[in-house]
Amino acid sequence: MKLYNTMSRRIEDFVPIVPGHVSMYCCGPTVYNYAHIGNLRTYIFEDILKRTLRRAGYSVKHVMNITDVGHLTGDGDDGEDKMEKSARESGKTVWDIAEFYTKAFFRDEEELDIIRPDIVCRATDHINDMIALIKRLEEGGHTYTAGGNVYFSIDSIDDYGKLARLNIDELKSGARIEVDSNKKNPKDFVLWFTNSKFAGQAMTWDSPWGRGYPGWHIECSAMSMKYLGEHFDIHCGGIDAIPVHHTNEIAQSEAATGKTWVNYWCHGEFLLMGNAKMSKSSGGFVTLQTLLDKGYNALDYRYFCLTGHYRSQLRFSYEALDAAKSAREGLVERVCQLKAEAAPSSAPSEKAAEYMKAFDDAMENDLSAPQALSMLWKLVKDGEVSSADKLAAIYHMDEILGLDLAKAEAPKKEAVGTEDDLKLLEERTAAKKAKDFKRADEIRDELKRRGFNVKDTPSGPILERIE
RNA sequence: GGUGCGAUACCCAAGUGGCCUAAGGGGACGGUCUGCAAAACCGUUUUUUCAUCGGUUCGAAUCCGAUUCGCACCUCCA
Repeated sequence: MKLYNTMSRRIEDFVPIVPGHVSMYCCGPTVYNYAHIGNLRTYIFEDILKRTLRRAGYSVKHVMNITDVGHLTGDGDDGEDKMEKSARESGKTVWDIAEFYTKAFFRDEEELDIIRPDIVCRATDHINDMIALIKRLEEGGHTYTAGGNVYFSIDSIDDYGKLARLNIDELKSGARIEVDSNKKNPKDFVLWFTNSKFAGQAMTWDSPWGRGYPGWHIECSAMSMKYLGEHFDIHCGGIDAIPVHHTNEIAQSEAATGKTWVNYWCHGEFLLMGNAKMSKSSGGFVTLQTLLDKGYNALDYRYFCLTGHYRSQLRFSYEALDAAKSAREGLVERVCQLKAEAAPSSAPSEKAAEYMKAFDDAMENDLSAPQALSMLWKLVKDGEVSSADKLAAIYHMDEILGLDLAKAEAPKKEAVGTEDDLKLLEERTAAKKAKDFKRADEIRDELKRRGFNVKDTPSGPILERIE
């Protein structure tokens, strides 16, 4: 298995700490709004990674957090708490908001056939773990208190910014944001707030530094170490997390333990909307539900994500999504045909095995999903492979792709239309039999007016709704 | 201001020194089937071409340099 490691900026051979096992932590959603399809792209990438690791023979322990607490829009005490803002706008409590969007998130994940992480941990359930970690940092001399808040001092360690390759001296901190005057170094960050500019926070907890709430990096360090140990294999997230969030996670984690925290850093690239990234703040906000409402299947979007490499920006467009939809539906239809012809063979032929291996090789080479997909299509169209072997190989591949092909059923188009419509359809069949083609065509036109296409399949005529 | 990344045929998108006269999908077109369509299946479509210009090399989409355009990051963001 080969994986690109952001830390080394190279594709490396993956070697787990414990042979046969992989510990993986993925940054989860901040639940103050729906996930947009750009967010979802990252979770699809992580799901594919997990499935590929399993294929490569590892058992995977996958942990993901839910950020359901005071997540300020700024790293300093500026900006506004997203949870609070969302709660105020909707007239609900912050706890309701968190619950609501957490549910919505997992509904999306299910639709997308994303395997649920082994452990999903809420930040609000782990405040004590965070406090313990901050204490440990305090004891190690990595913190200071100013203006009522506890800060991490980046000058207390000597390799701050190694993941992002930040050149501290040349950074223009404060060029675009207001500098928190409490900070000794502009890149210092808050571990614990007791004195927010924003009074009346609903979510606060007692701590050795006073009642307050955690800074926004500490949860990932505390929870990942709790469930995976102080040294684990893989940490994933979106590329945007590299310069600040992951950089600060590394700083506080390694300052606390005094040793390497994570071996492999894997980051998913952004989904672009038109020519700009999709984001919650700057418009172009498309959710999975938006796509479902337009008549797409969630797996059309999953397929679309698979057509691009996870480390490349992918441009979203409805044109491209339509292409993915057509491709995926074609695939499903072929699989249904194969299923009608044969059961998956238990011992695929050499040729089929070659396709499977080529597929696995592509996936295990830094998740080259587009190449792997092309293997799938070549297999499907290969006239020398039997239906039984094709099915077996397709199922094997789909364990990673997650397109639900084993369960795939041809869309039930017979059920479409009213009784009256179906009666007309029968009439047409009769007219055709009697070679009254004029009448048959009239009926077809009538059905078209009613919104249906007539398809004559080997198993008889069916109606299909015109979209 | 600083730092990265990218530009591939009608569209999306792989490929990053010779197996590339560029994978795969979509679209379009043609054929088979059909009374005719639709659907399905098969095929064609890109045939020295991979932003532009120059260079390295026996050999470049792939390496180097310059140019143009686009994107991202240094602010919250997946």
